Amino acid sequence: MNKARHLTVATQQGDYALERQVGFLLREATQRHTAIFARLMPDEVTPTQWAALARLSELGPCSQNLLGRRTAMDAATIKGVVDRLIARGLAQARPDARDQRRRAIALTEAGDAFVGQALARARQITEETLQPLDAAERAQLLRLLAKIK
Amino acid sequence: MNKARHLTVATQQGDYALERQVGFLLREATQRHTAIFARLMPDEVTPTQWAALARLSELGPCSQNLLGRRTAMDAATIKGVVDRLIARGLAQARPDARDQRRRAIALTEAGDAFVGQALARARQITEETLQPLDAAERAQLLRLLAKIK
DNA sequence: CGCCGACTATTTGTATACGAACAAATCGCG
DNA sequence: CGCGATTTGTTCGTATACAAATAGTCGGCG
Repeated sequence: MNKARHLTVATQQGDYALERQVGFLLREATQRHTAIFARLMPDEVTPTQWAALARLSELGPCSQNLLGRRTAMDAATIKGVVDRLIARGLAQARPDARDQRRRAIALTEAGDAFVGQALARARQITEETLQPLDAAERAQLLRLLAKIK
Repeated sequence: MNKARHLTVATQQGDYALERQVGFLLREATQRHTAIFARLMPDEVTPTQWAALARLSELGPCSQNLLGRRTAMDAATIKGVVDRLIARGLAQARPDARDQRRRAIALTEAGDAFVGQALARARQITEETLQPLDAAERAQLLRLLAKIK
């Protein structure tokens, strides 16, 4: 009975193979990348936290929500990330004098130093993640991901 | 002073552009896919829950940990997913007579019916996610993601 | 047979993610 | 100027994810 049902379902599923669906492959690729990140990035900084730090370094001080938009995080997510960066002493927040709704976020000196030192690791992480691909494939992958983002 | 520091950091960052890093692009692509999924999949089933349901349908009843391995989830994650599927009445668990460590997971009738009905949606979700790409690009993307997974 | 290593499941803690609801401040348009 | 729409930030609830610690069970090997 289980066998019969199994065959029926398999027939219904037809060409739908989970392991060839883009969503499933995205999740697997992200998992491998996250594992590489955890192994190579010092001080337990996560990929999301690193995105916020790198952007803060590029942008200089900016409002919390703007930082979120520039790092593809919604308001609720960026709040948690920023709060944890502050708790680690890598970022600081102060009220914006011109707009009292805003929370102005900036790197601390320690945060600035950390970014400078972690950039080499970040490049290693990207390199190791893309290691199975040759140069042309790497460029292709980045191009295609950018197209569907 | 901020300006001076900003320029210095930008120089240090050199060719490191966050938006061209594979990890950041993976996160953005996953975000868009997840949003499409939430819009098209009925009954608030999440991508992860769908992975478990589709695999259960393929495999027939199996142990919780095996289901986790086949869906790229660790033991802690698959437990939560299965518990929520059970709470919704889509899956059921019983002890395995042969191996008392195991929790045998199976689809309920409602779960089986759901998979049959949701397959069309799953195909739409993949189609819409890949919509910006032509056929050759789609094949390329899946191939490259499988290589770095 | 008995024991040890491996497997299975659970629990706890931390960190994303996002929708929804909310309050405060600002902006824009009449 | 004033009020409604928008922006900003916070909080709550739900759902992945994974490491680490724990406990029960199984299997094989001496």
